Amino acid sequence: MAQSVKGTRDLFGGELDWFQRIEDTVRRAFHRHGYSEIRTPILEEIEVFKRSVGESSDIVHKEMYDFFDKGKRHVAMRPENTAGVVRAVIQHQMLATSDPQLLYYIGPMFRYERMQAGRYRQFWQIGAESFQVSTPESEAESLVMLYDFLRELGLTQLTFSINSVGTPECRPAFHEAFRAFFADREAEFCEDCHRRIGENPLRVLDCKNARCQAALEGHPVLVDFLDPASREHHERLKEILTSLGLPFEENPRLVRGLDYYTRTAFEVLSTDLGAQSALLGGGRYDGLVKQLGGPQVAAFGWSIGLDRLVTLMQQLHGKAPRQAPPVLIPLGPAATLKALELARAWWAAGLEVVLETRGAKLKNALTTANRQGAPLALILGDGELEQGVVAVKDLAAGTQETWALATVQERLLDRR
RNA sequence: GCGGAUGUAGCUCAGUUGGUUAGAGUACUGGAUUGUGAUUCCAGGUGUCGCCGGUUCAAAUCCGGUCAUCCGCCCCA
Repeated sequence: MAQSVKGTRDLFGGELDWFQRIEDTVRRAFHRHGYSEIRTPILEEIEVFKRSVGESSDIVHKEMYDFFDKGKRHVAMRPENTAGVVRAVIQHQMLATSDPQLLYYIGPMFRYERMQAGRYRQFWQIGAESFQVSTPESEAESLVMLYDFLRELGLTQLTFSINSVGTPECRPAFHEAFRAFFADREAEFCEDCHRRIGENPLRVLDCKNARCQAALEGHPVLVDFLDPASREHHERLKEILTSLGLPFEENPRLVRGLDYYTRTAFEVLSTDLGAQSALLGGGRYDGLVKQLGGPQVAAFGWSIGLDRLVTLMQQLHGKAPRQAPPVLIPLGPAATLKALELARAWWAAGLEVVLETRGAKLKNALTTANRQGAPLALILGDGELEQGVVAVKDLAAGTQETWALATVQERLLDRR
């Protein structure tokens, strides 16, 4: 039997209900805030990712879902969407004016990884990217949008971790101080950290190894090395978030897995997700657009793991609330024809109604209606047809009454 | 990329040191009830025991390979 490709899965039923509910909620939030959707290709030239995400990152050297197409082009399935959005923004000259560009995306991403709960080779992300806005106020606006729609979805126990990773100008001084700190207690760090200290010292800070975390006690703090403008930026952001009541904590060891971040970096972890605890993350990336061949512009963005958000929602709220429509059950050819006419009018009026078209016996029709969670069964037999009524059974209560046909549409509309 | 487990009915799972025709609950189908579901009673399919190969008189059981899933590491969403 054919099976879905390793690490991919089919979405349907109760799980898809949550995907759709979240997508609806998030789209409304984006539109309220003036963000426009962008849809970029799943396939990009691999260079787009190598040049943005960073050669040294695991995403590029280990997890890229790449291949050569029939034209011998080296392409990759996008492992994240920021690089593609930046490529598109440059390609279509969307930064020709100095106006802000506020964009969002919802779509599948691909990473070639070992399977584990909450980690898939095809997974879904929702993300926002804003260009040509550089203020801490703009970051706060984006974070508040994020926080508010998560609250709207019923997630109330979230805390943002934030940090500033500085700029390419002030980072060398930190690297120097940090390498000196590292050298003093080299033996206490793990093998991986010895590798990291050479190619990407920041990554030592978020090593999961408990010994390394202990060894980091008293380490030089990035924020102390910020240039005055970056420091002011960071302080102002915290001030705004505090005054808005958005729960956050400063985490001096927070760094991100992608190389392009500058100044603000943040993430949200959830202990309810097992080992794959990252729910969302993002930050500022003022150098990336230029790095990919565009103008020097400010940029800020984040992405959230939709699959993991769904997992959380299921843990918190169980099944997505969904009201099945009433079922119209005609008995016999004459009633069936009439039922088609009636249902057609109701559909045109915007009502949700399922029509029993199998010619099933009433017993079976009711069994099916009950199984699908229909609140009402509207039974139309020859007797009802003759009297111009329909028998309406409340499947939860087990009660039954008779409605005049002429009033059914209105009464169904009232029930919504 | 590294390490450890699991795979039996649609679902959740039993299955003895290898032994005859493979089980339970639930779900499903039909009937008791030809126009009344969910509750009750009766009857009934429930199946390539993941797949391929090997050992054996005999394999769901032992061995090898393979695929898939799960857990940990790395990393991330």
